[in-house]
Amino acid sequence: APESPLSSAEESVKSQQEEQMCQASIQEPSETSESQPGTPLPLPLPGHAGLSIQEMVAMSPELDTYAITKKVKEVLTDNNLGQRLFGESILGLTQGSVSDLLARPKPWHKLSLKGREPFVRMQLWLNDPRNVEKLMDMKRMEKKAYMKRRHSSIGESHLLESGLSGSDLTQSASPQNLSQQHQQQQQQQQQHQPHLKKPRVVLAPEEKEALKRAYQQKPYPSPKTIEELASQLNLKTSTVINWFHNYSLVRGSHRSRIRRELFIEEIQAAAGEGGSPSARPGKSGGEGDNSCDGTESDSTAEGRPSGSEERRGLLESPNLSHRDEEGEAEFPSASGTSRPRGGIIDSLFGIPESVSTAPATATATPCRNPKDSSLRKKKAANLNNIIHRLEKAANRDEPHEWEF
DNA sequence: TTGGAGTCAATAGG
DNA sequence: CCTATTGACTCCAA
Repeated sequence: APESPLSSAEESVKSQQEEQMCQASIQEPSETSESQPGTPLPLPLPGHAGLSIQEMVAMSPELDTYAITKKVKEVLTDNNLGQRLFGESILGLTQGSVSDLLARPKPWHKLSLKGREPFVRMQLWLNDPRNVEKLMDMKRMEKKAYMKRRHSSIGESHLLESGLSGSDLTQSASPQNLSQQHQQQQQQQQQHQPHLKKPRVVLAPEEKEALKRAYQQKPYPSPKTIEELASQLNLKTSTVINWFHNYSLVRGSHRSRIRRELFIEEIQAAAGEGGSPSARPGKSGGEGDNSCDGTESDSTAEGRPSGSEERRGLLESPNLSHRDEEGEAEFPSASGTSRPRGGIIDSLFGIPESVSTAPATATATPCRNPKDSSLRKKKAANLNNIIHRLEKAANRDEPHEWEF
């Protein structure tokens, strides 16, 4: 019985989120800060058979997060859509989060259920080209509202007519400003001190260097060590703790991705015109990051990117000519046997003219991107693929703990 | 408690 | 305006 008790009906009862610091700002004409108990974000596809986003995430097949973000970035830039608008209206995330997500997506199998949600949303959003139009309309409305506010100094909250340029999106008319479901109101104040907002700590480069050095010695320092570090650097203990958390866990887990970026640059440069890869321009002396964990092996990457890429060329989806299938190799168990393919989910995720998601099932799309820079793209695709393999191989981020 | 994951939101650059 | 970075915080699971 494949029953899954993952239905934790959690509803954080955010007691009250007082926003007392607002000093009578004349802004905020209509703030419709209602929070729908249900799904705050409108799912891109209207008819999900009543499936909540969470259910969809749970049922989702493996998604190629890298391909998805790539496509999203492409679409956003092509249409001049910003991360903020996209994040807030489609993903329910802030701009910073979106940036991070798009810049260094984690592979599907490394994501928790929660972490997969944004990717499912993105995939869903990509599935329907009309969503782009909707977002653009939303953008126009925002701009319009902004202009209006700017002209009439007194924010007159007029009815939000939607008589914009010709296009009207049938449903989902309201410019819903989706409320963050679980805002992290970090107001640990017990009093009503109007503004005790502590300034953001900004670590000096030397401090970071020192911390990195310490991290190299001890990725998981003991409380005592932390204390010492804090006093030595004249930082708060909590700051040091946070730094280690952020560096070793959150950011640290992305090291391989950062490395990949470097590789991409180098390799593409090399492939671009046989140019000399040159050495890493960065400060070589600094001991900081690149504490490479070896396993980089397989330097065949620089091999001729020519052939070798035929095996799936024809299975590509039309508009994503350069996606690199990965993910499966590392996680054969997931899709190995018991994935019930077919059905509503597949119909939702498997729409051809979007980022393909099915690894092996490969929606037979005899597509052929006929023209232009396909060669170059192909080359790039190959490189990316290689890079991914390398990363995969080197991705063993085993927490080496050479304690002393 | 502690580590991990996911985010937020301030801020630095463009 | 927009995007990238990152210290701090929340939620969870072991």
